[in-house]
Amino acid sequence: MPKGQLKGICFHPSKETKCVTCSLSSLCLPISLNFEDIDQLDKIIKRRQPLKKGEHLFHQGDRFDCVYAVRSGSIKNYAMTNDGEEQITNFHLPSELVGMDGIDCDTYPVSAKALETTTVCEIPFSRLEELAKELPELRSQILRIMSRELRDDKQMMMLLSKKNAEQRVATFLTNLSTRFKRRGYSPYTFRLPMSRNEIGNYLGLAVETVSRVFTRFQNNELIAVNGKEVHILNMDDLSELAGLPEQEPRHIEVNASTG
Amino acid sequence: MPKGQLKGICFHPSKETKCVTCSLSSLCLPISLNFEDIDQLDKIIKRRQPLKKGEHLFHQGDRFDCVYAVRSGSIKNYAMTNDGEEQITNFHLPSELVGMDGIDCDTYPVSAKALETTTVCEIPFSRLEELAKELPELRSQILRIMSRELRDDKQMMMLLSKKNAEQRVATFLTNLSTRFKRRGYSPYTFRLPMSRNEIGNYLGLAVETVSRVFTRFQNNELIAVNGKEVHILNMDDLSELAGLPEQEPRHIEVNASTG
DNA sequence: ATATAAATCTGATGTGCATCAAAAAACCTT
DNA sequence: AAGGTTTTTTGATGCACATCAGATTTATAT
Repeated sequence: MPKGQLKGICFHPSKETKCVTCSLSSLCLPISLNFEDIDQLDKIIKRRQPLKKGEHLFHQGDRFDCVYAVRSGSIKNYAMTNDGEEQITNFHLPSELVGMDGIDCDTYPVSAKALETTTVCEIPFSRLEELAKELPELRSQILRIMSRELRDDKQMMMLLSKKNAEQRVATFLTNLSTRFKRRGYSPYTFRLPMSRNEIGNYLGLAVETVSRVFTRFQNNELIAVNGKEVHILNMDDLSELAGLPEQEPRHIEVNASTG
Repeated sequence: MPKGQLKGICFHPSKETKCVTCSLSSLCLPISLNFEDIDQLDKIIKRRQPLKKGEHLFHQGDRFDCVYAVRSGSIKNYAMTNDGEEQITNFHLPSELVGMDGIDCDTYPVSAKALETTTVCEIPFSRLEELAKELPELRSQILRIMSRELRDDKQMMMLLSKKNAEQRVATFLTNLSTRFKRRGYSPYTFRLPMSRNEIGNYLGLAVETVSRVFTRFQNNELIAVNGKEVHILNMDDLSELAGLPEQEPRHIEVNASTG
């Protein structure tokens, strides 16, 4: 199937094709690099043609050779449990790096699949390592990215072992909201790239429970939902429900009227 | 506090005080470094005096400056949830690195506390980074360690979102067993450095549930327990219960007589 | 358009584990 | 060794969420 399709369709190979001009550079690998260094990084990056919804970036077990930065769209990581069930371990939005957990194996430990039409930058890992030899800033940026992922994982472990269904979904939504905001989108209105089923799988809940929590949140006027479109109506209460202050310690206004 | 204390007390500053002679070097940071490189690494490492049970290596929020390799004993990582509850995120055995998730913050995101008398090697992170500039092998070893931790975290997420109480405890025990074995200890008989409470906290279970599973495992003659002493009687069945093949894909003898 | 499949939602029922309570054992302290 | 504290174990009860079942909506195909 992945032969030579899609030649010359309206995917602009000229535009946004360099890190320097990419709007995501301030969130992505190039952060804290100067122009010249970015240019060097740019040279080893291949822009792949867009993945269609459902297509794989790589499969669990494939030879590890590249890491990927999401440019547009979204990716889910998942593994198979030994009883054949899918377990989603992560969702990736634009500017986020995919595949870093394969570094110390020969093969990717999880699969990566496009949730919608998705473009990525492909970064051959061996060349990235070479380049990192020369660029201390790049080196520490890679470490920072991995360390942040470690922290996010611990947060996820907390969610899975201590939070109830409502808190999980609230955390999920506010977390997405924060990430969209940082990427220049509205933190209040966005489209979920994943299904309820995938949300449940990720959060350790049954689909039905996710659905029920969504309706409960709507009744409480925390959010408004229309299919995959989500509108956050009461960010304060939703954040409070989510619990943990997550990222930057916001100053917390105590005007939550929970009843 | 860290002045010039501990001169000549019976903690042997001469023995095991260098990476080259340390029995853990094949598991720890020096792996894949040659003798000269190990020597360089050795120079930046400080051996701290032993921590007593309950003492902290660092607190959540402390300024991040060092990572630590456990030399003997064991360390737990934990964070406080916003409702003041402790959440254990990791247990560290000898040769394992503690504190890597603080790299991209100014401060440690979790606390680290000794579960028993514990000695560690202190590695100032800035100096490690400097050294990594020169030593490509060290660089990739650091990446490998972090990437492995990422993978372990995903496994933990799977455990928390898909496995039941018995599977969790079985996974915990076989995982510990594997790690003890790799360190040269018996994989069948070992002492748990943590309490039932801490096991439950880590596994997302109530203490009572952990206790009950332990007795059930004893009744099924999977293990024998005496306080913190654990004896694994039927590794095959225990591993099968644990589910996921975890590390190396062992060849699996199908002689499990589950009833 | 209509047909068919997939996803989402809603309700009814069941269960695995948390919680509560209290005994038993292990661990300190003096 | 006695006393107190903490940890571990065992039993009884309750509940949050899973599971099952079916209705409804949305997506995809023809």
